[in-house]
Amino acid sequence: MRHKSKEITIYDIAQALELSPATVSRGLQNHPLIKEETKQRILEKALALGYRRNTIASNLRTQKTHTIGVIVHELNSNFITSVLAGIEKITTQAGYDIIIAHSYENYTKEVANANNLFQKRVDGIITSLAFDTPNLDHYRQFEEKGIPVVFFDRVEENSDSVKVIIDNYRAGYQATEHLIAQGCKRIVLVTANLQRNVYFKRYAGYKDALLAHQLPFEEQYVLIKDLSEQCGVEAALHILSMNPLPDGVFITNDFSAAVCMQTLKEHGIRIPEDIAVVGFNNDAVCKIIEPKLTTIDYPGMEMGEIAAKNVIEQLQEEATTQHISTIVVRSELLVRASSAKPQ
Amino acid sequence: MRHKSKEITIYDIAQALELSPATVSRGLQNHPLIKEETKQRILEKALALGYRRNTIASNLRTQKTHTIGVIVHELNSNFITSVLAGIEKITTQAGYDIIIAHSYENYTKEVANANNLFQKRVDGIITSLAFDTPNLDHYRQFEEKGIPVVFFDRVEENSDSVKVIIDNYRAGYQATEHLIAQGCKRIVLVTANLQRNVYFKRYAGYKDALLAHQLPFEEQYVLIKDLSEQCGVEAALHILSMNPLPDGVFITNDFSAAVCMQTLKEHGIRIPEDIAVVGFNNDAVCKIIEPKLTTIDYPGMEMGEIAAKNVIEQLQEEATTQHISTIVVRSELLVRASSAKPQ
DNA sequence: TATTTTTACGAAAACGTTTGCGATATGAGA
DNA sequence: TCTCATATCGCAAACGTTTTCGTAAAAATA
Repeated sequence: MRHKSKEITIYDIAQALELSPATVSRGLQNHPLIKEETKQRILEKALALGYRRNTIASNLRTQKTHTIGVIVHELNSNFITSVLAGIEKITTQAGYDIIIAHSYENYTKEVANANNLFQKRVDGIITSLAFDTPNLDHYRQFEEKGIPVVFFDRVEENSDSVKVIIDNYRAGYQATEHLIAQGCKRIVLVTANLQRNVYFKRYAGYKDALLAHQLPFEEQYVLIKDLSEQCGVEAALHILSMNPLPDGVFITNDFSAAVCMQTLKEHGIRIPEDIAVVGFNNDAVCKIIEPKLTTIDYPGMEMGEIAAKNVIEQLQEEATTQHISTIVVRSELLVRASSAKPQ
Repeated sequence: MRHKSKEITIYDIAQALELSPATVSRGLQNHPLIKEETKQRILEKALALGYRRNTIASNLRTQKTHTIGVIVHELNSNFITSVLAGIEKITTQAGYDIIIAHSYENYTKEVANANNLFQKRVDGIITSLAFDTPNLDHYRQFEEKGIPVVFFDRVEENSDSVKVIIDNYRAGYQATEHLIAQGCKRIVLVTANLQRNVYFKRYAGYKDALLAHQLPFEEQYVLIKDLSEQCGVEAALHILSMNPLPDGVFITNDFSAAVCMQTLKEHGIRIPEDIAVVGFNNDAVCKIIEPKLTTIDYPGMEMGEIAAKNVIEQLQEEATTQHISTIVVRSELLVRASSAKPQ
């Protein structure tokens, strides 16, 4: 049934044209040393014979794959898909392919993915750390071989690799200050493991904003969760159990925030009148949940583009020049109904 | 700064052990012809020297990449990520890698992705068609080379490739019948291009359910949109302009349905009292929107597993046996508040 | 002991491309 | 006519692995 037709090579083209494979090879890559007319003949014959370049053989010879690996901690998010779109835009422009690997927020899978991409001999790596990734050892292998690694969003501070991030401290500060401006006095922060630096920064911004406005910082107002769906419910129940009741919540994840709001509402809390809520990421749910969710928006597409540009830059430079180590992308507070308290 | 250490090969191991590269190669792949003790020595030396197998050379020699390509029409959806998880589970079990390609619901990109994966010489393909993909020509190249292609979810009916789908007709019928059972008499269907067979099937189910229950089928109640965010708003406005007002809506996409509900509510429509709503996919938004959205649920993970198993089966069979051409996975109606009319 | 079988390994070709270097032909300049 | 650039192209090695076939030694059999 299936007919496996013979794969045709540059030898076949060479033979048909009474040329050498070397000339055919050069002709196909538009080498200036080949006569224009010969090139034409080669191209035509290649098309006629249904030739397809054997990337594997080419990769073996050149020791390059023209592929860059992307490791993401999740896929089901507007932010990540925007980043991927940005990466793809730049890489295809530069003639590189991408391989997307998904860690499912799982350190073990992230390591497996890194090893896999290393095996596949990608020319570069763009990655965002999983939730529980404790160290960067699995990226060391790339650096040892001179393969550029660029981190985005979820990064490790004390690493001298290139990082593309937002100012999480500022975002946390802004969100908190906004709640304060709405008249909130008791603001709960729901966030994740402070080891992961994005969360620590947001925490620090939250803390400093409180102090700057003469509000007390209380440990019991900081809830460390996993930002899952369940987490939203738990956070809400926790908040409901507090006395006095908080009047503002800053949850560093939109989906969790939405679930939390829902649970609060089910228990008779009015949002934003009783409790104002701010999320993080500007996910699609922000506009679905009622009231619509105030959040921190940041440009995924742009971050992807910057990361990709940086990798390709490193790839094209022969010299090992000094590189920018951290690129901070602007982020902004998007005020919606969930935090707009009546004055 | 970056030190590119010399890549070590089986020759280096062979030399160090005074063996031939052939023996080392066999030893590394645990070939039964090699003495156990020799294998051990090879493994140890490989580890000591920091050997990593050159997949590219191996691929060139074996003419296999042990990689299967996955083309998806979107990433930002629970369904798709579940499918990917299912595919990954099976493929890694079988020792295959996957390359995820994203078509962004764009035919041109889908073609580019297919060509790319063809270039990369993947051993198999799992794919779901983009919104506007008019034909399957870009998959013909795989079939010509005997590379298995499996379609899932968005498939083309009149193709003899393997397809993993749900019974969209039944789903459409069920959803409509449910609305009828709730007392709806004027049910609007919001769906997408009927050329894409999933949408046609749902449409057919909707139509037949109406007729089976002695309700009139009216063309004006069928709204063909693109199931985007904007589409939800448009559908709502259209519905509001109708006279008499419809009392039920079946939108074949959860996110659009959520936006539509929102717009309807903003115009004073009560859901489900005035209009009952049913979506499709069981996305995360179903539980965020208020009231929670009745929808059709189907098992992405399982579909991914089945698709992957099928590809691998085809890969491992030497003989070109006859294959199952269509696998239908169960789907079910999930009733939530958005459609529960008070009796 | 002679012969066959088994066990363990090696030689070398093959996968298809790229590329440094050499070779040939053509025309210009002396 | 001879020399020397210049323009085109071919030779052959290299990339690192896998695998067919062959061989030598050891073990088993006659």
